[in-house]
Amino acid sequence: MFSSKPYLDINKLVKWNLEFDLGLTNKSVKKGDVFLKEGQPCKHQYYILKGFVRVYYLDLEGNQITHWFCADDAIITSPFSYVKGERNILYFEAMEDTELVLISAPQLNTLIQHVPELGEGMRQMNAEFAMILSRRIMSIHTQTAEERYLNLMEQHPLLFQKAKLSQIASFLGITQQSLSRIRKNL
Amino acid sequence: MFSSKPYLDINKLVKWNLEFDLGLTNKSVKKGDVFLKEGQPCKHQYYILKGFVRVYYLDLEGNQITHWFCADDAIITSPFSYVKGERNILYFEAMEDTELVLISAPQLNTLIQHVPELGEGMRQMNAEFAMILSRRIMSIHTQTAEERYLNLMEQHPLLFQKAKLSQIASFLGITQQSLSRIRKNL
DNA sequence: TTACTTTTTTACCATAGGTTAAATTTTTCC
DNA sequence: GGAAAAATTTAACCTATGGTAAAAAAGTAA
Repeated sequence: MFSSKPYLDINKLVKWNLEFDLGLTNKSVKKGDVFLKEGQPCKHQYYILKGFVRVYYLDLEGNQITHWFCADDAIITSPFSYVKGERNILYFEAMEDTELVLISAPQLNTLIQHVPELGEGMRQMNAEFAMILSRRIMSIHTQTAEERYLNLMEQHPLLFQKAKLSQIASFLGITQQSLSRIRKNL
Repeated sequence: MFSSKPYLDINKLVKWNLEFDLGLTNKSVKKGDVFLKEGQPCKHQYYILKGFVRVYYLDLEGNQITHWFCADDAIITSPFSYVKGERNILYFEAMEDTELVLISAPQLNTLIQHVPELGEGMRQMNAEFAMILSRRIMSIHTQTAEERYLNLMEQHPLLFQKAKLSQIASFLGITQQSLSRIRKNL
């Protein structure tokens, strides 16, 4: 769905971590683990070395609504909490065994002081992220659920091996029954 | 809808423009003017000194779909074009006489070299923008059109004096007839 | 005021997607 | 393998929103 590779090379990050004594921490999570929950402040950006993560939140009835999926080389955070210090409402769930590198805001700032051009990269990365979300709003406003489903199938076929259809349905903004009906009608 | 004030103080920007000889340009546009069109590369970020701007795009049938509204102290750009160099699909329309300050990517980079802490601010600004878009996707997935309309009324009452209902309807993701029906049922 | 244009509302029918509930298939685990 | 649990599909019915077209209202200009 999103890769940070054009903006932050993980090999360089590991090198910088030693060179500038950033103190980055690694974290391994098992399939099924929810490593960030609603109400827990999100103090880090999580670089996914390897694995697959689903970000979701709960609606008023308590249903899980998938907000996005993230694979290798993506960076995820809960912007509400990480950037603005607001109460975190997102859950981060490992859909398979996942290796993470945690980067705190102070660590990122330190790194950018040493490597100023990375600041530009991270700025662009955030801008690209906004762009992806813009596209998604546009697709909601101009495409039917069936079209969005077919696009997703085409662009992220692996997703359908890793995520439940109910999780994909809520990502598409429909119920699992509707998704099932769409699939039936090919 | 969005203010850049917490991240970029316009008075400081004007001062820096002189101090570092950035060569920022101003632009005045009249009510009704479309100052960026589909296909025109977006080379700048536009700081809205004063005014009101609607950003829209065309769907396959040629209908205008409002993507967002921007008022004083917002910064807008077409990220597809500005960040990634892709073909621009957005139209920027002044809904009233509007004063803009144009900032190119090279100018912004120069400025950040002189004022490194601004880089962090711009990064946060882009992150907040992504956050706002996230919230909008969430509202589409968890609220009815009526709820989204009432929220908009409550949070941006002035919008209803400046924009046509048809423009607000497409922003909400519904037809103007649906919006009219929602208003009728209070 | 009148004429003209644009915007908004209304009405009618069509349809995508939601709701509920049950049946079926797949997965998990003993 | 077989029982239990979880995931998915199916079905019948319902509702919000879309599409079309026309009427009404509001805005604009002579």
